[in-house]
Parts: sequence; structure tokens; C-alpha cells
Amino acid sequence: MLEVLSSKYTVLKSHLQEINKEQHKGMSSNQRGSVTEPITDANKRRRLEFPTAKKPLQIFVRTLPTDDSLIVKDGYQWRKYGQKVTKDNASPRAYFRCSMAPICPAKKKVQRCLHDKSILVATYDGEHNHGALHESSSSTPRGSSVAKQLPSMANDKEAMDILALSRWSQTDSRHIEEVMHQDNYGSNIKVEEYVSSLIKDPEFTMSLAEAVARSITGEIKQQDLDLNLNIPEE
DNA sequence: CGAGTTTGACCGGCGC
DNA sequence: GCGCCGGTCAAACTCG
Repeated sequence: MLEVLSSKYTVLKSHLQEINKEQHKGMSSNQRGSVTEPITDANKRRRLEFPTAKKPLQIFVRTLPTDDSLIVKDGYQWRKYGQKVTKDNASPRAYFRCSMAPICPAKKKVQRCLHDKSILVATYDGEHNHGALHESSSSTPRGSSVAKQLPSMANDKEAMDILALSRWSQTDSRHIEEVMHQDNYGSNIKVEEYVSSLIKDPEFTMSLAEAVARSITGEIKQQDLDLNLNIPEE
């Protein structure tokens, strides 16, 4: 797995360098990832007891086609408190609260992607007010205790694939849906554009590296990432 | 019996 | 004011 990861990283890195060279030659359009949302929007929420200053974090997770659960393994333990079918998406949206701390304000919504039902879109609201992530916990099904969970995502037979991990805005999530919905002809160009924009985002790079590292060892800390990962800035 | 899920009811913001 | 809609509540239920 390490070898595969390493080789893919090398390919991606070289591809990134090529793209950066081309882009440095001339254009500064499409500043993706710089979309600013009014903070007041989040603070308006009636029952929001703890203000959330940052825009929501969105994670896209690929699941097995046969897997119809709305479980996103992200290292935290979540308790489901509601489910709704929304107007814009026939798939039900599940609402989760963090259950690792008694008054943790963190919440998340999980819903299947409109265009690809094998992809789960998890939207996070609020920040955890407790430090340690639990390596193996998740939005666990009923009756499953933490001790029953597998020691790391790498061993998880549900074989979920983190597609991307970044602080995407609503605009970005719509964009990726548009990209996914393209037919094969010409879609590669759009995908490359989008990948290049993601790679240029340092938050995305760090988040992705962290997620991959955690999936392998479950033990790598942020400081280790800062020290060991040499992320190209050009 | 406790912890977690399900699901219909309820609440409040928002647009018309 | 009214209706729609997303988010939340809470009683009933399930499971270990």
C-alpha cells in the first residue's frame, strides 16, 4: 500500500509541476477555493448555541455500491439525531452530533451525491471542543462499541475511498458534481482543471496527507506531518 | 437496561 | 399571512 501510495504521489507531483509551469506562463482566472461565504449565514441558525466562524467542511467519500448506509468514518464518534429527504436530492440526509464529549458542538450532515449514489457527501458544522480523535470510531451502527471497531481505516472491509478532503465551499461541491456528470468526451480536461486547483490549495494538500497518513498508521500526528511531508509550494 | 436509531411532529426562517 | 423547507426534537423502538 505504501508503494502504491508513493508511486501515485510521484505521478501526481510531476503532473502538478507540469500544470503549474503552464499556468505560470499566463493566466490568473478562475480563482477557485477563494469563495467567501457570509459568516452571518451560519450564525443565523436558530439552535446554534456555539457560533461557527468557519465555512463548512465537506468531505466526499466513495462507498461500495451495495453499501446503502450513511456512515462516514472520520475518526469521531457520532450520534444520529435525525433524517430528512430534501427537495434537491431524493437520497435522505442524515444528521449527526458528536457523542465523544457531552457538550461538543460539532455536527455533520451526510447525504449521497445527487449524480453518483456511491459517493457520500459529509458536511461538517462546528468544531470539536475535545482534543483527541478516536482512531477507530465513526458514525457507528447501533450496538457497535468503539472496542469492536477495526484499528484503522486501512483494514476496514467497507473499503471506502476518500476522494477529496478540503474546505470546499458550496460552489466547489456543485462544481465537482458538474465534473462528475460530464460525459467521457472532454471530461478529462475538466477533471484535470479541478485536480490542479485542489492541489494548489495548501489546506487540501495537508488534509489529504493527514487522512492518508491516518488511514495507514492511525497514529501519525499533525506535527509529524509538518516535519516529514515535503509539500511543493510552487 | 442502556445506548443508539427511527420517524413523525414541530419550529422558525424565508420567499411570495 | 401563508406555505414551503431544512433542521431539530422526542417518543417509540431495536439491539446487545
